[in-house]
Amino acid sequence: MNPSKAAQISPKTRDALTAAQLYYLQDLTMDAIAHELHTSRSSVSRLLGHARETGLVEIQVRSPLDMPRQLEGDIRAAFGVTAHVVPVPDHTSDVERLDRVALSAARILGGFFDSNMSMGVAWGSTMSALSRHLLSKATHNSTIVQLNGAANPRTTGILYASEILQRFGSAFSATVQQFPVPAVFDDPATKAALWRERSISRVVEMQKTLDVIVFGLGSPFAGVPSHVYIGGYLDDDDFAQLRSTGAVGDIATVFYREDGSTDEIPLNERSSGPGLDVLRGIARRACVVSGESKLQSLRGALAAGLVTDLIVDSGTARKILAAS
Amino acid sequence: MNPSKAAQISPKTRDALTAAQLYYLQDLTMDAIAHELHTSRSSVSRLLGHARETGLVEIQVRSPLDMPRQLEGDIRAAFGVTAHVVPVPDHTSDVERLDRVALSAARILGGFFDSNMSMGVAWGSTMSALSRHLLSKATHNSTIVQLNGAANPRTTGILYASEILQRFGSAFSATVQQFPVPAVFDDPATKAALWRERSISRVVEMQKTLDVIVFGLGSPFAGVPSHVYIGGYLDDDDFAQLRSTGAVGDIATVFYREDGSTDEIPLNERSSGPGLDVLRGIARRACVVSGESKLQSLRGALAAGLVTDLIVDSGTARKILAAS
DNA sequence: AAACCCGATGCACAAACGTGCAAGGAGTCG
DNA sequence: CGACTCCTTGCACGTTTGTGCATCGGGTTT
Repeated sequence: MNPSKAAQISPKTRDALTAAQLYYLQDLTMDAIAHELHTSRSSVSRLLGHARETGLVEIQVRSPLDMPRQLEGDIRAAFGVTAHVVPVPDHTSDVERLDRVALSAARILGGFFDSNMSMGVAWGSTMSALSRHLLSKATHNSTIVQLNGAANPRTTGILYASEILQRFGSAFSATVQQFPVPAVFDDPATKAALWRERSISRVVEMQKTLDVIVFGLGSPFAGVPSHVYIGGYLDDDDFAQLRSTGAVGDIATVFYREDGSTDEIPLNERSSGPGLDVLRGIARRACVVSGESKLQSLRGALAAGLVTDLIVDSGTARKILAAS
Repeated sequence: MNPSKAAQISPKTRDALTAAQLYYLQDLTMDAIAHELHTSRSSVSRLLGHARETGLVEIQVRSPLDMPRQLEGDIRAAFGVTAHVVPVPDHTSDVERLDRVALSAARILGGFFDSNMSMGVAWGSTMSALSRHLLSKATHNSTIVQLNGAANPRTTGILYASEILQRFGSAFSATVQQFPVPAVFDDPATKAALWRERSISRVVEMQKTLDVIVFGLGSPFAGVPSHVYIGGYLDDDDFAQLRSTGAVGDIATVFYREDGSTDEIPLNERSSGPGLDVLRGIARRACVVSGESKLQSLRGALAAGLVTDLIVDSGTARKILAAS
């Protein structure tokens, strides 16, 4: 539209940037900044909020090098993954615990993704919470790819999953690649047929060359069933079958046992999620977990080597260590 | 002392770290944190202050990639140096301007220095202000080296210069290398003799292999004379000589002209500062300038190619561009 | 053991801050 | 041109935060 190139910077962003400099780098009060910018203090407050949300300001908490945090070091020693332990008091409710972990995860994620990269994202209650807390960080030529289908016998699931996807997309100003298939097929032959369709196979191929994936864990048989298990994605027979094969958890509707094995879990043939060996081919695999009910599932995911970066609440972190 | 290795983390630091996580990464109020940590809210406030000062928390303000700040881009284009422009309103007093630039410079400096590096620092009013604002950042096997002597006919200057040096040293937990010689020798032969002393030549050699240097600029003939010119470092004859040779500024008591040349400035033979060609051999050379009185001096330093990173207030940045 | 110093604590108050709300544009549609 | 929405602004209020001060406990000196 505009032939000039420099005009792309909105005056709002410009002000937010100066305000952030003055506030965070020079320790001026908002009042003083308001005066310098010829506006009201409250506008400065909002400007700064905007600056934080859009990633103009980046706040990192780094443990001094000689003091890697205890739990995180222990987890690396025990499981060989990089852990980010989110401190949460023990008596916290599961809902708040999930939210606090998701909030921290969202901030950490910013460091994992950049221009020219592609990120696979799953869906579920964890991912939903996470997506709500994303800070935006402008990238170019990057893509967000849906990992598994979200349709079920009742709904197409598109609204739910795409809401999550979209939030990722706009946070990183990346293009979004939907995956409009059922979460779990009734008939494996249908899946095979669909996978031969070019529109679908294109996405399947993209999934194999991702740079990062982010996912929560499913835990079909734990106290609070995760979203997959209450939306009608699986019927009673499926459940019975899962239980009898010893499955304890899933990532993007692909199931595994506590020892990490996946052989002879027939449901996986019908699942729309990427096979676990595909996952293992991806460089960075960030797993977000909160709450005791996911313990068994987490144990399986770690045993299966599906995780490179673990973001977890302190209570669960302690428990997974205690059991090893 | 203690055979255990993990005991080096003080409980204070540990708390500060958790508090910082909760405050900056989870947006809890200090009240809530105080409750979780079983202490008072005011302690949390102090804990967070401690966390910021000791570098547990790092706050960066980054302009979005597609919008490098205007002035900074212009300066790079005109002079080929990386600029950090510190926004300061035009009507600010010189004292406050200096302090705000020094504050920002101190924060930026953290990114320039790390373990296994050595940093040369000058002294003067700019460096003094800067040193007072340093945030600490733990490093190992690193050294701070004094660039030029501080003694003059009246005092040994050791207290003044070493105060600055010490602050750098403790901020980075680096060893400090003093340089106990006069700023300017009366007799060049004395300098030559002293430079042959091993205790002194050791430091002179260190100066040649620095990774970073930080310095302000002197401006002998501008409105507010910099510290060098009021402490008796130079006598009237020296001044007259400088003026007649056309010198407009100095870095660590080594003088240059507005066009960047240094030939035939006899005073430099007697100066304790490193020759400008030694400076140019150092990879990163951060120059901190504030205020109009340093304009001519800055022009010379840029012309002489002595600067790789320039930290400057917005007013001066604009003026140096206008004149080019 | 008394005297002393030093750092940490909580209190109380003032300063600084976030946000719901109503008012004021700027742009759009009929 | 008026009616509409959508975004921005400043105000006012309650909340959150920084800090001087008095206090306290542990360690050192005399």
